[in-house]
Amino acid sequence: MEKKVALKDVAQHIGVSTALVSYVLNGKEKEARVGADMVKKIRKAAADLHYQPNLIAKSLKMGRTKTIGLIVADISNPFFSTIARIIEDEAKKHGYVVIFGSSDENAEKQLNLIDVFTTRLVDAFIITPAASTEAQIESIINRGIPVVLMDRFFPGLKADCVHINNFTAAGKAIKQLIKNNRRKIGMVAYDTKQSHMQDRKQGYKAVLKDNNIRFKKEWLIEASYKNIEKDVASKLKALLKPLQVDALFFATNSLAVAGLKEINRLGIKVPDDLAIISFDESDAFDFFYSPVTYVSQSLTDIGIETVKLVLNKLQNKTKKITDVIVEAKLMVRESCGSKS
Amino acid sequence: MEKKVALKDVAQHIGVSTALVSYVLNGKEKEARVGADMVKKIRKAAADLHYQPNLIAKSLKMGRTKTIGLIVADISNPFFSTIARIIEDEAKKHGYVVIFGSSDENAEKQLNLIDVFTTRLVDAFIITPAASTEAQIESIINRGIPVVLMDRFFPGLKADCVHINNFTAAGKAIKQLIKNNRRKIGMVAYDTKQSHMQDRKQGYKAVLKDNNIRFKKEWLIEASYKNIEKDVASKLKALLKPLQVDALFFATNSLAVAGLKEINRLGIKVPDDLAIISFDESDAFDFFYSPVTYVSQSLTDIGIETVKLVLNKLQNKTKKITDVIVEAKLMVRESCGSKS
DNA sequence: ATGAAAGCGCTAACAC
DNA sequence: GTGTTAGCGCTTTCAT
Repeated sequence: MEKKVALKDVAQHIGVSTALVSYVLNGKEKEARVGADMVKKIRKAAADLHYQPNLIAKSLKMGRTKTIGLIVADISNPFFSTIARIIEDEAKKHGYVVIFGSSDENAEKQLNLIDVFTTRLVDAFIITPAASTEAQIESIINRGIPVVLMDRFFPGLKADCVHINNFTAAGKAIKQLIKNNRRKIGMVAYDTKQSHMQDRKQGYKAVLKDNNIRFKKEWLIEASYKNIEKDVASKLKALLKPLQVDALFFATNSLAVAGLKEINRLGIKVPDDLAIISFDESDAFDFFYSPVTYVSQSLTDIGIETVKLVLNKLQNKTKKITDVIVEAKLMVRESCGSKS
Repeated sequence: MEKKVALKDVAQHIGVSTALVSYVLNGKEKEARVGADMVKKIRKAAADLHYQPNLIAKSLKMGRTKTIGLIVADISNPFFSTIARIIEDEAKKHGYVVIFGSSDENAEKQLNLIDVFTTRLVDAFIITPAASTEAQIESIINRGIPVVLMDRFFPGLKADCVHINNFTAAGKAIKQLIKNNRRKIGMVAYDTKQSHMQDRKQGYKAVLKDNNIRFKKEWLIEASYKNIEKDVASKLKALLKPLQVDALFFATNSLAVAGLKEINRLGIKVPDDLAIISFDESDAFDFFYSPVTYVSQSLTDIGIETVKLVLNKLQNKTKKITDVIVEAKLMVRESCGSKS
């Protein structure tokens, strides 16, 4: 268990000042006009002694940690873990490391994570904010810490964000169902005020209206984020037994997975009795007997754009608030009743 | 954008020394015999000024960061992200934060992550090591940094680890298939030297032998981690067209997902033509027309036990190497050909 | 072209 | 009980 070797040690090793070593090891030999032979000597000494810089000390001195704090609803959800992976890769390219936390869509947990991460001086935040947490986001901004919202945002809050147009995307799904001659179209959503969910609901209702379909409030099922399985199952059963709709639009893949299980249990035939479209992908969709049609948002794009935005802020390239809209497309497969 | 308030600011605010403030804010007022009224005054001042400690400074001083470095093969894989979530929660309970990185089962990437994390002075590592990286793990140990291996380990390397008994678990699966009158049993695995994979293969072969079934090397398909889909599809096709086995054991859920897609493409009927068992869960398994039997390892237990081990090391409760074996059980469903 | 030294914010040993 | 201060490892200004 060898003792850690510090910058001072390599300086002493060759009898020079720490300043020189610092310059060289940070590639600033030009600015500091360090002699060419000196540079070599220092490089060699550092290698010989297996010098590894102490980034904590550097962070303290520099006032930045090269760390991004990522707060998602739940890292174990493939939607978020897939994005996390993209973010990790993009961040790494620029020397950043990611610390993560899961809020469970809970404002209190989210606040706690923000505090913990702030305390550790993350340079920036990437957050999929829980409902009604604009004040938290605002406070981050006020402290001068860059923050980018992902997937959701707060109307009226001046914050950078990247997301799809959920209103339009949901609309595409509903249009497809109508095209396939479905008119009694139900929707399964979360009971949250979050923008992405509201927009999806509005998109759904708007397209119904455009097609002179009178929305019935029983058609809209709103499940609680905690206890998805149970909630979806029971409420869906009420809507499907007896069958009061001929199509169902799921606002997320988790809702769809829970819903499809109940649909199987009830023995309802997709798409003949009930057409199905979901938001987002899932391995499960490929294996459902009637491959599930879904709204595909490119998680890669979301991740890449998010990090790009963060880095722009970090490098002070821009002060202005940016709202990046990523494309979403409908992947039409059997479950929506299209003859393929 | 208010300026950060430091401990010194709090001290000055009420005209006391930083030492006092430090003691009180760290709950050491007893040891330091700080006056009761003083304690209150300091607490109030800290609150009034919205003091938030700078953990980077604290880390530098203390030589520990309260950070755990988590290195998995791929955080976007539900297997790892589920464990990550457990680790996050357990770590948080003890004031630890997790930084993560994905190695893609690649030794070089893993080494890079270890270096980056070391440089940031993580207090401990949790790693699902890539193949042939025992030297890397050893070097962590030699530097005196606690490390716990998850899911895999290195025979002969003295390192803490938590995992299931892969030999036995795989055996259970094969026994079940044999019980269901299958004797031409194939296996789809990764072509890696990693212990978990080797043990699963050995378990498979051992049970065949116990049952006087002569193992044929065409039965064992070994796919590359990169390009799973293609590799599994093509090699599986060779084995299944014409059908040379009556059962198939997949060594991981990713392999199974890829494999089942090919099985569907080939129009092979599960379980009648081909019985199936996989390792680990997947949403997809519930929706395959013949619900997939799988070996279930409790990711919760793995996560909890791992963090427990890490904390033990961190608190120096023990010096000795511990090998935690977590239970695995076979979830029997239709795909393995059992009449249910 | 190189060195000395201040100081980032905090803890804790020591002095009073 | 409370204050003073060294020092964690690093960067960078300012001398020389």
